[in-house]
Parts: sequence; C-alpha cells; structure tokens
Amino acid sequence: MNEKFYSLKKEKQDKMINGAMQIFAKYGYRHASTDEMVRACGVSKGLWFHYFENKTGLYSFVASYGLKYAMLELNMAQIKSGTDYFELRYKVEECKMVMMEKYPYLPLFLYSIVREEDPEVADLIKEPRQKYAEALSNIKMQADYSTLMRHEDYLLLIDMLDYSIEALMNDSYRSPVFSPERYLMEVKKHISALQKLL
Amino acid sequence: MNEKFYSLKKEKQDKMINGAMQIFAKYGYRHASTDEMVRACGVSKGLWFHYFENKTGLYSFVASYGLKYAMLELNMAQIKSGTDYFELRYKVEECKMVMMEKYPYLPLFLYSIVREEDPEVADLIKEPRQKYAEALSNIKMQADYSTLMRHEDYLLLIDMLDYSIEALMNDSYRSPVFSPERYLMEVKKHISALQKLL
Amino acid sequence: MNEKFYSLKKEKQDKMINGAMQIFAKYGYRHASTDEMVRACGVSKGLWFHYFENKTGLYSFVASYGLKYAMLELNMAQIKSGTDYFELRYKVEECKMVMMEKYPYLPLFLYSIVREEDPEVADLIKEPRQKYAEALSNIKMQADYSTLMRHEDYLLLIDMLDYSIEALMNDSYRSPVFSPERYLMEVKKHISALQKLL
Amino acid sequence: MNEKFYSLKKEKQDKMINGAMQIFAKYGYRHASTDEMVRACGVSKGLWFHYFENKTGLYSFVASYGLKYAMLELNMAQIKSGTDYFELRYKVEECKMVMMEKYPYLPLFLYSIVREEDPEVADLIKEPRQKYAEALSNIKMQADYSTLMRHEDYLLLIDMLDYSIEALMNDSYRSPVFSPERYLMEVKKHISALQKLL
DNA sequence: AATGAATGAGCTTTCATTCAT
DNA sequence: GATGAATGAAAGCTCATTCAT
Repeated sequence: MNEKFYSLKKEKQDKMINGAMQIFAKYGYRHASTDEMVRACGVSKGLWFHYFENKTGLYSFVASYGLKYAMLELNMAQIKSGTDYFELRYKVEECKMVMMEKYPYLPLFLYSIVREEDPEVADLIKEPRQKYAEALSNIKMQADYSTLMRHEDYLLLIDMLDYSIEALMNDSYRSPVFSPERYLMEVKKHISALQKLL
Repeated sequence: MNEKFYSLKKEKQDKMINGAMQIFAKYGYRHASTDEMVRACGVSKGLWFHYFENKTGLYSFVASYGLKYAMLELNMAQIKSGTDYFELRYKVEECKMVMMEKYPYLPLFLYSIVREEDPEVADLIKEPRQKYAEALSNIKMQADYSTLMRHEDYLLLIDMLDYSIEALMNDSYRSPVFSPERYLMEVKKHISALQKLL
Repeated sequence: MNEKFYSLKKEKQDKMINGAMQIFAKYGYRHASTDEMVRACGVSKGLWFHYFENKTGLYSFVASYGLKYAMLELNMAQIKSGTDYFELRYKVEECKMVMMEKYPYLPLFLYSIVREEDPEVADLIKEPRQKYAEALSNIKMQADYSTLMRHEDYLLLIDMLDYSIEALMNDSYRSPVFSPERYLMEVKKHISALQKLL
Repeated sequence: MNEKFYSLKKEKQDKMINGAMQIFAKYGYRHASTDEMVRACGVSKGLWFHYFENKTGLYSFVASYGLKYAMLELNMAQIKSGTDYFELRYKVEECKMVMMEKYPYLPLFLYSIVREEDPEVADLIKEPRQKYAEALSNIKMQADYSTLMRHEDYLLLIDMLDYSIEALMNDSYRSPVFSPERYLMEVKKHISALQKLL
C-alpha cells in the first residue's frame, strides 16, 4: 500500500475503510466488488488503486487495520486479570459494540476474516489474524476459570459458547437494523444459561 | 432442468452431482465456477448446460437433490421416538457420515445451502430448504427431553450444541483428509460435556 | 455430402430437405440452427451430419437441390417461346406455387439464396445460383417484348417488376398462413398496372 | 443505456455509433458480433457494455438514434409542399447521401432496421421505427401527385419505385466502394423511366 | 490528489460438430 | 442407419485494474 494514505484527512480514511469493511464483511474477499465499494462510500475507483496496489493489497490492509483496531479496543477496555470468565467474555462483546461507533461492520468483518480461505489472501493476513487470536486468548487466559474448571470438559464448553456468540452476531447483522442492545441481551442469556449449569 | 438427466447412467449422474456439490459447498453459489466443476469431475462444460438451463438452475437442482437425499437418509436411520436427545443428536451426525459414502461433500453442502444468501438463488431453494429444516426439527421433536428440561434454558443449550457441531464439521473438511471417525469422536465429546453438566 | 442420402426413402429425404429449407429460408445460413431443424422435422441431429459433412455442406446441398428443382419445374411448365412478357412473368410465379406442394418454403428459400452473402457459403452456391439465374433469364429472353420495347427504358421497368414481386412474396410468407391465391392476385394486379402504362 | 455516453467526445460517440451501425447493418441484430464491432472501430469490448447494458440495449439505442438522425436530416432538407412526386422522391435519396457524411452505413442500416424481425429487439424499436415510417409518409403526402394520379394504379407504381430504390442501394453497398454519385444516377434513371410512362 | 473512461482476461452460455451405442 | 449424449471453440458479458485528464 501507499503510505500517503495516512496523510489523507482521518475522516476520508475512515470513509474508505468503512466502505471496504462493509463490502468485504458482507461478501467475502472474492465476491466483494470495487463498484460496490465506490457506491458504498462515494470515493472514486481510481483512488482505491492509487493507495492500494490491488484488491489483494486493499484486503490485506483493511483486514490488518481492523484486527489491530480491535486489539487496541480490547486493550483499552482494561479487562482486569482475575475477572470471572463469563463476565470477561461478556466484556469482550461489549468491547466490540464500542468498535461499531467508528467502524460499524468491524465486528462482522472480524469473523469474516477468520473464515476467509481464499488462497489469494489467506497467507497475507495469516500474521495479524494470528496475533489477534493470540490477543484474544491472552485476555481469556487472564480470566478466573475457577467456576468453570470444576468441570473436566470446560474447554469444550468455552468453545461452544464462542460459536454461539458468533452465530448470534451473524443473526443480528442480518436483521434490518443491528441493535447492539438486543444483541448483548442475547449474549448475556446464553452466558447465563451456561453459568447456571455449573 | 432437462428431465433426460435422469436417464444418464446413475454413475455419471452422481459424478456430476458430486462435482457440483463440491464446488458449490466450498465456494458458494456465486464464486463457484463452471471450469472448476469441469476439472473436478471431468464432465465437459457444454454438458452442464445441456442438462441445466444455467448456473442458477444447476444450483437449484443440486441443492434440492441434496436436501431431499439428506431427508431420505434421515428417515432411513429410523430414529425411534423417545430416544434421549443427546443420543438422537449423535445419530443425526452418524447419518450424515452415511451420506458421505455417495456424496462426500453433502454434509458441508447442507450447511452451505442454509447459509446461501445470493438473491439469484435464495428464493429458488427456499422451499426445500424449509422442508429440510422442518424434517430435522420433526426428528428432534421426537426426542426425549426429560434430562434436558430439568434446566430452564434448555433451548439455548440445544442451540449451542448445534453451532458447535457445525463448527466441528467445518474444521474437519478443512483438514487434508476428512476423517469421519475423528469427527464423530469430537461430536461425541462435546455432547458428553453438555450431558455431564445436567 | 454422403451419396447414401439418396438411398433413403424419398419421403424421409424430403422431410429433411423441407426441414432445412424452412430454417435456412427463415433465418439465413448463419442464424439457422441445427436444433431448430431437428425440431422442425423430427430427424436426429446426428443424422444430418451423417449425410452432410457440416452445416456448410448441408446448405450447399439444399440450396443446389432447391435451385435445380426450381429449374426443373420451370422447364416442366413449358412456357412457350413468344409468350407475351407479362403473361410469362406471371406463369413463372404460378410455377413457384406448384413447387410449394412438395417444398413449401422453396420459393422463399430461392430469394434467400440469392440474398445470402455469408462468406462461408457464398462461393459454394455461386455456380447453381448463377445457373438458376441464367435459366430464369433464358426463359425471360424467349418472351415477346414487343409491347415493352416500345419504351426505351424497358429494362429498368422489368427490374422494377421483379423487385415488387419479390417483396409481395416476402409479405405473403410473413402472414400467418400463406395463401397462394391471394399472392397470385397481387402479382397480377402489379403486372396489370405496368401493362396499362404501355 | 448509460446517459454518460453523451458526455464522451462527439468524435468517439460517432466512432462507436458507426462501428455498431456498420456491423448491425451488414449482418442484422443476431449475427452482429461484439468482436467485429471492436475490430471495426477500435473501441474495447468492455466499453460497449459500460455504456449499453447488453447487445439488445445497444441495438435499441443505435437504431433509435439512426432513425431520429434520419428524420432530422429529412426535415432539414426542407422539401417544399407541392413538389412533384418524382422530384421529391429523388430529394429523399439525396438526403440519405447527406447522412452518409457522418454515418456512412446509416442508409443501409435504415432498411435493415425495417427488415429486422428478431423477437428480442422487434418490440424495442417498434415506436421509433413507426415514427420514421410516418415521417417519411408525411413528406410523401405533401407531394404533388397530379401527374401520377392520371393513372388509376398509381399506388402500385409508387410501391414498385420504392422497392427498386431499395434494391439499387443494396447493390451499391455491395460494390467495393459505395459511390453516391453513381447511386443517385441510377435512382434518377429509374425515376425517369417511370415518369416517361405517364 | 482525484476521477471515471478504458481495457482485456475470465466467466457464463450457445452451438456446430463428434462419437459411443 | 439412427440416436442424442458429449465436446470445445466462440459468443455475450463482468470486473479488477490502468491511465489520461
């Protein structure tokens, strides 16, 4: 990518980033089209390629940017070491809702990045994708698993919770208007359900 | 579609169906390409369009076919009314492994169909998709929920199990060789984990 | 072409010839499609290519055949030398109506052949096309032009009559049912109009 | 079609229009190929579809455009009411020669449009085609038919003249180089021939 | 810096032609 | 002899990418 992108007004940078995120998040790398990004954020086709060599480069940039921004927000949330796991897990989702203020499609995009398997970009995002995964798992490792660990299969239970949360988020984006409140409520309900079991 | 397709040798029919299923399952309707199907099953480009009006018609056929075949297999499994829910859920997955003998990508394709949102085909598969969902839910309704229902949030727990199973299947297909045994083992482990909690 | 075509039952030969004539006459060489011929006369695709190397060869055969048949009919009409030109011209059209009994689309096809300019077949039919033109012009040369020749520009007038007759025929084929009677009536009217002028 | 086509340099617009006219006029809607247009005017394939949704849309545009341009030129010729019919008819042909300066294939294309029967475009050009026919017939209705009307079948004679003129034009385009002068000379000769008869 | 016209490789679809039965 | 399934070159069309302005 062209470093001059950063000397654009922050406002325009974000307009472009959001346009790309929206289309990439919705359709994945391959089916995302330049024209749709142009329509989504009103920045001319030529400019995309002025700053980003090609679609691959654009994806690689926006994905890295999104992953880094997400990690930043996670750090800023200052989730304390020793927080109860379920509380922590909920806070992570709260954190994603905060990201939406600047980048509405970022939470969806994050899942899309993890799912992305197109060989043209899979390698390019491997590193930031892994770092993000590590950051997430670091946060989770700081949690107090005492309640959970009473159960021998607690790792499996954690996985199940994660998959459920992802599914709930996808459902939320599919509805005409994403309601962060309703989403967080659903997440809370599922977390509680598990908690009660233990 | 052209009804003459059914007068082809069953072997060839299945070769074509498998070719289409594989590519559609892996890449979704839009990104699936005719050329890849040609490569995948060695049947020429022209022949696809001899039997199926267009890509849309092909998808609609293979999706309906796959869904119907899956329902057939589910019926043949003769899952008895009153089976314990967790046992039943496992049997459903066993059933999918049986499908794989004829149509290796069908279990993956089934999930992909449910996810498919391309407006060009969404309507065409609405009906069989719904029927399959109903068939599945009918089977599940016959289960003995007594153990589960001790817990007030058992519906949420069921959802969580379903999402986990889907994720495990996706992981399995991503590995170089799909091992049904390992997959079923993983499923069993997750099911047991939940069971033990109750 | 394969000479064995002639050992087919005359009935089947004509069925194929009519099928080809119809489609070639309606759509011209290039836009005529094999499938339409199959539909038009119920003879399988493979058979066409069994007897005629390719579409070019088929066109070349059917065109030559049609032109020859037309010449034969013109000869059989025994138009006497010395017939008044206008009467003779009318008789030529009557003759075409006779052709229609066996080959309904032949009169239209004859005009289509003359118009055909596709480089792939133009050369192949050059000779029979020319012979047919000569045959026609020979017949016309035997006419009694005494009435006509009173006018110095009689050659131009003859051309004008010919173009009108062609146009009337095209109109006739465009109507849902070709009515030979109505057509011949129209031709007679136009001929008379010219006659009266002289 | 995309309205932005009109903001292209007039020169380029005409280059494209001429490319399309040439190929459509020569081969008709169906047999006209995009590649030939590309070759004919050096404008890339993609651009045609950037401005015109599809081949149908392109035909519809170029046909309408051509018909309108022809009507414009006919109006500019200021053919006076009361002109002798034969003189008027000649002036109409002179007018077509003027069109050729900008659009060399337009006169041929006009006849081709009238002949076009492909169901995919027949309806789309119905209206402008009819308007053009009306415009032409309006001009002709202003003519002084006194000489002609001495003959009871004058309507038939007019038809015959029209068909002859069309045929002469087709012949002219078939020759290696279209010579407007020779063409107009031929038209004049045929007109005179008829005139002398009356 | 910014635009969007312009390009051509690649995708879906058609159709003359071949070939196993 | 007869069929129609099968093929692949070419047609119509899309879309990432380039380039003149």
